[in-house]
Amino acid sequence: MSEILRRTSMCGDLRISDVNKEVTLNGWVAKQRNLGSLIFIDLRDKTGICQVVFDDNTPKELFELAAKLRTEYTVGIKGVVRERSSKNTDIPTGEVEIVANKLVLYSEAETPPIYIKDDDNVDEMLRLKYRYLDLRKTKMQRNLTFRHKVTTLTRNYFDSCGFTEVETPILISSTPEGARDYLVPSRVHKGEFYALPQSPQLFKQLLMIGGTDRYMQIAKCFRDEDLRADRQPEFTQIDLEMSFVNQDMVIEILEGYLKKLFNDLMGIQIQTPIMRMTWDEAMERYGSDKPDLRFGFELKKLNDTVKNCNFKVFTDCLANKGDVRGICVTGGSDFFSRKDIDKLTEMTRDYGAKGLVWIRFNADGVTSSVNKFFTQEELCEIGKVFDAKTGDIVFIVSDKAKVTYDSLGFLRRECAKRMGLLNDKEYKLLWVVDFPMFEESEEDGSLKAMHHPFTCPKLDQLNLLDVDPLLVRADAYDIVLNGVELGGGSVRIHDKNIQAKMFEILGLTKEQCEERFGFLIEALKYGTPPHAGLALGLDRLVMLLLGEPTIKEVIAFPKNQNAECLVSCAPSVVETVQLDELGIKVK
RNA sequence: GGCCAAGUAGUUCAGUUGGUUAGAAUGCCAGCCUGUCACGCUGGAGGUCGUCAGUUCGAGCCUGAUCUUGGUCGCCA
Repeated sequence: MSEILRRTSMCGDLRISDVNKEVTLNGWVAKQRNLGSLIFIDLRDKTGICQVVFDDNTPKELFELAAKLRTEYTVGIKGVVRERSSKNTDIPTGEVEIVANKLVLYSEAETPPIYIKDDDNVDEMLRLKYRYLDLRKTKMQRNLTFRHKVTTLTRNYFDSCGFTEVETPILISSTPEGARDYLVPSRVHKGEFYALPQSPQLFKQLLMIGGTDRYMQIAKCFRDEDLRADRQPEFTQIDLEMSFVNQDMVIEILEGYLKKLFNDLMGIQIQTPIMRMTWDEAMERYGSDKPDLRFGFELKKLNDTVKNCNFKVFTDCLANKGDVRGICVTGGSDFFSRKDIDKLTEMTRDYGAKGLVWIRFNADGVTSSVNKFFTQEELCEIGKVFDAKTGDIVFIVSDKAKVTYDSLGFLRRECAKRMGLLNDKEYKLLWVVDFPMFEESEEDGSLKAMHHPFTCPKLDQLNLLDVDPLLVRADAYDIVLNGVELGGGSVRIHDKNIQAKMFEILGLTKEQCEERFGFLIEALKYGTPPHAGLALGLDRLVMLLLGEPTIKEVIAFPKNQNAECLVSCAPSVVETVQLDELGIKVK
């Protein structure tokens, strides 16, 4: 076995002030540049890269060993820091180099299947398969370190606010509402299953009843649903719950947290209180419950403007209680070609829009895709609603309200993206509040909880629950950053009668309630503090702060789109013996 | 489950109208080289063009099916 050198410094930390110090480094060979009787090695560890030199003053044996080094060999190097004769301004350590006087080769390496440099542009499947090599990249180590700093700050902040971190169980009982559960078979109780938690929701409420008062947890959560760039089946939440508080008190605590987070880790001062907007206003102005406020293009309702027009698509839609809405993309007429518009039209189909009407406001006049049906005056009238100027383009969708919101909400984001208006160094935070308590299920029209069934409806609207539950708003709130839902929470029901009422409206029978949530309903009987809480998506938060395009870049070992771990090959088939023990038969 | 895109050397890609032995860069191997830092120079190795079927005298290229990967819609209380 080779001797292991005791490290004195990290590669990325060396500076001009370290000159003449003897240092010992351990790391990987990132690059070897052999000039004959002069050899340079770029040595990498998680902090960065520094240059090591072997020259004609190097002992022959040591020089010959250095000549044998190849990419990704692991080595220990002892040497003296020297100011470089020719500096490299591209890296932080570029003013100095190490003149080696000792070199220990710990292990050799085969040629790696992927490049280990930040701008590699390698196929993601390969990156995930060889994640342990991918993680050697300075950028990946920076991301993991940053994530660690976020969790450390999080624990410290909430500790200072009187929160207690409590671990809630991972093996819990399944509740079929909401996302699909990951199930774990029980060996002791054959034919029965645990579920992995989609969130610690019920347990944190029980903690409040149990007197924990202020709880937090960096909690792993699991949802067996399809993946997206910002969605993994296994993800982490910063989970909070507080007793004897209302919505404003939760928001206040979280704003203090965000203020500290942005200040300490990003050097950015955010204004508090953070802007709040009701869900209804967010939908009406942005067509989204998580609007990106970095740009305009707000939605406007055109029902009154077009109610007497000759375009049957619009008037029929209005007659069927639909809406006509539009957005004005400032400068969009100059920017988007006919071909672009065709593409945008096609993309809005995904959101249910059957067509997209456009009106260009050009220097040489106003023209539109519906010229036949509208006079110039009518088109200008629509332009006035948006205060449209020369060079702008208006897009209009007519359909039921949800389709106009979804398609135009998408369109305003897509236009902003294409026009390069999304600055990932700009952070626009927003609270969306007063969410509807219920929404109608697309399949059967039944009611389901928009947030979850433990969310407290506005207490002055309880009488509406029987009249028109869709009108009832809840004390539920989401924190939104640049169009991404960072987290959400609510005031919880602490009255067993209201909780029973909610289950009833959701169509759960007494037996179902008893079976799934009986323990919660019973717990509510014994003196429940008013409580409220919130959960933040840690992965999304770190992704946004680092300006990464997907959460895979901030998770050490993420799953691919098919929910597989390409490193460990999970999921995998198991031995028949294991299945027999669990009482499971597989065809 | 639907839609879109991609699949050619270890890696990233090019490949014209279907036409000789499929190219480049980088990486890798060998030799030379004292200030490189994307080191340089010389030489070399490296390919089931995702898979299968079809059209054709002839397919990396055209057609169909299929597999894989990414994005997205549905889904995500």
